[in-house]
Amino acid sequence: MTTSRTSRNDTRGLLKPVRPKSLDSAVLDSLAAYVDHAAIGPNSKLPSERVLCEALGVGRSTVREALKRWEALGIVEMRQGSGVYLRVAVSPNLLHVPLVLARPSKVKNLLQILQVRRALEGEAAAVCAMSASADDLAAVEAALIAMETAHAKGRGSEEDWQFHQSIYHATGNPFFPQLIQSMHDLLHQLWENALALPDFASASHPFHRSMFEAIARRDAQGARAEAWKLIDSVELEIREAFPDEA
Amino acid sequence: MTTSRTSRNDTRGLLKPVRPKSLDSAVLDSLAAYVDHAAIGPNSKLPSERVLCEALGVGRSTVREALKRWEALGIVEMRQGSGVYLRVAVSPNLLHVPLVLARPSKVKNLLQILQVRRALEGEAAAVCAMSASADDLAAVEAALIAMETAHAKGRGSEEDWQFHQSIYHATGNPFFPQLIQSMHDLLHQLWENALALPDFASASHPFHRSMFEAIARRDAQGARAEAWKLIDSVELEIREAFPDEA
DNA sequence: GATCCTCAACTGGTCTGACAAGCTGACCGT
DNA sequence: ACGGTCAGCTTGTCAGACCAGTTGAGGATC
Repeated sequence: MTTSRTSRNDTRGLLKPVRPKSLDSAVLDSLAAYVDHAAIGPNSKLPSERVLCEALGVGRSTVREALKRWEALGIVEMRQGSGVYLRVAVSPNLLHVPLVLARPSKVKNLLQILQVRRALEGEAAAVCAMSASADDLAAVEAALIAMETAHAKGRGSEEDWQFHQSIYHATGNPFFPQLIQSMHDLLHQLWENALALPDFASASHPFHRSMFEAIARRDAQGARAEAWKLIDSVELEIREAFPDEA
Repeated sequence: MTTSRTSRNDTRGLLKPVRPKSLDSAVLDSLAAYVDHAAIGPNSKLPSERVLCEALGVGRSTVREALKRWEALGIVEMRQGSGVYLRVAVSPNLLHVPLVLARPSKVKNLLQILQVRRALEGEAAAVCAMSASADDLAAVEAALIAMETAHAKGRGSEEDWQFHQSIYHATGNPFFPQLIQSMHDLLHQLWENALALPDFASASHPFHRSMFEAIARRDAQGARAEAWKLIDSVELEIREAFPDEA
């Protein structure tokens, strides 16, 4: 009979979106459950593809296509000859939304990105001042000191970035690090493609410490103000470097 | 011999940031260039995998892994038996960044999204007050009126969203609409199945108009303040609706 | 003994060919 | 004119092979 398949009458009158749940999605679910259960943290190595495909009972190409999807989302990193490494914490039900951004090409885009950074940076500093834990603050201070010593030696754009990232993480809001990371990637693309940027960090130097001090004394308004000053100084430098294009 | 591996001495004197540029990345670049050149729009079908791998001179698995990456980012949709379909407009100058949420928690993430919105909304209102054109302002006012009439009839969350989007567009900064759109999508995914999102807009009603008026009188500080009040009122309502989860 | 080199055994990256599963449209019988 | 059948596409999955990069153990050299 036609109804023999469903012995229990569930949602008969309701539309039922049957979804075969493609195999590689099942692979990712199973892998997520394994990672969650085995408590595998970021920067850890996952089992090799050959081990996975044998354990899961699927072909290696299926495992690879599943891992490629995770790689596209930044969840794992695949290093040839070495292995597959977890980059972020995962859980069985993770959610992802793709963000499509126009790649910048002009100074005008640089200033637009700076506008977004002013928004995010100010709020992140304020949130950080209000709700960062003591451990978070210690990490921020360590990043600040590392940055200052690096600057004293002439270079330190990487440490600069690390300092800002430590603040985003200290907010406890996962969207801040991810969004700013996107902005950072955009800046790097712009920098590689078109213009050779001088060191814009020089004038913004002192604001890093004052920003941290405001956060440390739990002064949300002050932290936001210092973050804005920092962005303003960078914006000013850019406008002076390219006076005709803005 | 030890030097037998590198028979050709290429760019010896110049530092070259060696980038193996994995093959599937090259495939995606080439495919993006093709889609852009051939003016292939959304909902169109891409060439079949076999055609692609022959045209590009790579194996089918490489093409598939590249397409899987695009599928993970929501750029294409692969339908078995039918073909690969483009879902969003793509050009060589796009950067695709995913937002990943490891452990979705509805109310907590809702509040976090609201934090990001406070950052973006405040800055967007300020920028809008400083640099929106007359036409932009007229569009914002039209959206405001549409929202108010819809609210008078009891419903209007869609018009509410339209009003905010008109402000983001009026900033002239394309990153604002794109980022907020992602936040919006994320919100919808979070609350998709479970409970219907109650109307949190009721208390935020009056702030919409005051925010527009501040923008119209070119009062950047006031516009930012009104935007923050709006967000604060929504946050307060959420905290009252879910007192135990925050 | 410490250092450097070599090499074998991993790892992921790519290619190939084959078959299964699903869709599409033309073709044909009613 | 309608409906069903089927050949020919498509993507999905598998298996095996080989290439390429990484790693660490072990031996050659100083």
